[in-house]
Amino acid sequence: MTGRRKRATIRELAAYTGLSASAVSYALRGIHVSAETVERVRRAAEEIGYEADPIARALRGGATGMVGLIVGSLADFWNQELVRAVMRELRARGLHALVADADGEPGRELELARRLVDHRVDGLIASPVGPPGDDWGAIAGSVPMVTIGDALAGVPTAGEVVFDTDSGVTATLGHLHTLGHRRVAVLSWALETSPGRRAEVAVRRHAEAIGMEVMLVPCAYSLNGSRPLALDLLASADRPSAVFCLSDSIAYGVYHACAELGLAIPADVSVVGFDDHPISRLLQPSLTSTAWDVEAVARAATGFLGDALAGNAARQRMVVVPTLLARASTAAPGV
Amino acid sequence: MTGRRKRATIRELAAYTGLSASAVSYALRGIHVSAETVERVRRAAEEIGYEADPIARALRGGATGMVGLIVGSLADFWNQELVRAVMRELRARGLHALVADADGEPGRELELARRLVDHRVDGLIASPVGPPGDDWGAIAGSVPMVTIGDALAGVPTAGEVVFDTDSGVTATLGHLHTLGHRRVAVLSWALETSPGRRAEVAVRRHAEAIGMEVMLVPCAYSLNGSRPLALDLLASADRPSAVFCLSDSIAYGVYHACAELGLAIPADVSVVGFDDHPISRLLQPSLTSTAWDVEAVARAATGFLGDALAGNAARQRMVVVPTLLARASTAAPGV
DNA sequence: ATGAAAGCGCTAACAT
DNA sequence: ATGTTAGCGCTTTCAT
Repeated sequence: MTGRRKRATIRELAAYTGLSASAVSYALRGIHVSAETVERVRRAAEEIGYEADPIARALRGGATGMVGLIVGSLADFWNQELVRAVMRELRARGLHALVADADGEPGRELELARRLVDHRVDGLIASPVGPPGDDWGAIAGSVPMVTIGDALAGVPTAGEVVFDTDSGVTATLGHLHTLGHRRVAVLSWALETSPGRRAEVAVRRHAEAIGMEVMLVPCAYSLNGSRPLALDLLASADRPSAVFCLSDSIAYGVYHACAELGLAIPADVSVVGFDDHPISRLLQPSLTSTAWDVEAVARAATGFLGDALAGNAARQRMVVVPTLLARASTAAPGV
Repeated sequence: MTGRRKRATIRELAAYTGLSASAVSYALRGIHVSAETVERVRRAAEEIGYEADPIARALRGGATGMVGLIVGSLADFWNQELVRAVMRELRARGLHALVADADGEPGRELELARRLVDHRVDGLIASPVGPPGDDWGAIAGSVPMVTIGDALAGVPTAGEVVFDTDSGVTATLGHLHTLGHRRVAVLSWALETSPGRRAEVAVRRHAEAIGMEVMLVPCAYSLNGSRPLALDLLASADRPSAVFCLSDSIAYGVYHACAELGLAIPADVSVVGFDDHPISRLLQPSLTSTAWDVEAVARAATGFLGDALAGNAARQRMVVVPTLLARASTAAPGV
């Protein structure tokens, strides 16, 4: 259809400089050649606008400069923020992001990961992933991989940014308990797809420990997914005194439902989120939530990957400790 | 570092089937060969798990299955939604998104576009772009490109999804005017980078037409960018009676500022957004804004690109008409 | 209908 | 220090 571009090739640069292609290749990477040649070739490349073709280089086995970024669901606002932050860090390192959204289907994550590897990404960053499976081992074995969130047990990743979910959950339930809540609904997007997830396990365990009755309710990721569910949940006569949403996006849907039902937050029902999103503090009432430092997470993840790409074999690990931001959406239950 | 994967190659498949590589290549694409061979090769491919290497194919000049997606700024929540929607549509077509965030720097957009072309994306989808420049012509000439938002005048794009910004702006200003507002501050993220943008031009023109005094204020994209600015703007004695934000994200920052200043919306100041975001209706008061159907936009853009990739040379164009959602953040100015 | 051979642009052995 | 050669995995002439 339209005319393909006519990029300068290494052979043209070779002809231009009077060298061979390989000499040029070496010169551009500053190996095997004299400093003088390096300089001369660099300048020549500049002149004719030569830049190595990433695809050809990739075919040969080299790096592409692309990093695969796998997200559990972009419908979740916090994940959107994470993608933004990670992409920003990647760009600072001269890398591109090949983003793949599993859209809530854990099964799709592996499939996407494989595709990304097929596309020769130099590395992989995977955030909220479904339950660990053997197949991740093969992936992580073929390309450096960094996880964000829950770690993939038994998988030889290059690094992991682990969320201390337990302490986040503990703090949240403790907060509600202190306020006097004894019956709490917990809305989780992972219940059906990844039942053994740390967060849900922690909820059950800690609730039992402090003598709190929790109802775990599976819930779609997004604002629109949680609204109808919350309508049901809160319309019933014996509604819980508090709702703990394992994602702020879910909490937004609950706000919506409360407004429709004429329920006041926190007078009639307390609402808590998770993974504090910038908007949460703007809501009325401002949403109590648990914050992870997204920028720090993104920086660590890309840093780990960068180190692995640079040949550093040491597995790195960072545990991110959350901050409970008790705001106006939680209070003692009404009588 | 870790062992590279050992994908089946076309030669292996050739050996396996007793055919030549070229015959296999043809068979897989169902050309030049007997139906029987096609079937046999397909089955064999299945058996040994062969799939064409996208990188090798790309080097040869074929398609990569990757689409470049250029966003003006991912700091903007609406853009995040757009990316999500577009990626979803792309995935439905079996395509991957190589996402590039210009992060508010229009100059970076072209640079990113070039890089994406270097990476052999099959096509390009570019949303909020800076001012049109000649260089876009070269890009759009080398790879099918679809724009979202303002069209790139004079650039041979494969398609454009054009926002009828004028009518959005007109409706918004009209709405404020009807309520009785005569002095309105307009917060725009494009003022410095792309002064001639349709939206800003429309604001000036229509404000003059209806006898409204507007102050155009340049403003960073995000919530955090607009807050300090709004603090200044609204603290002054002769503050405008309404603030029109050319992005909901900006409006969120204004909400924040109002809360800090103890200003009531809309009693003390009316606030309007643009590009309705799902959260806007949840705010208190709910934010008056102008909605574009994101899903429709994404569908059209990927559809246009898909058609172009399929060889359809006809340039396509869709004009998206906005809906003004008058909500609770706008009212008659107080006395 | 199928095979042989060339080549996309690059890099890494192996000369020299 | 530089040149020659041989591929990476695929598609496409050009033969047969």
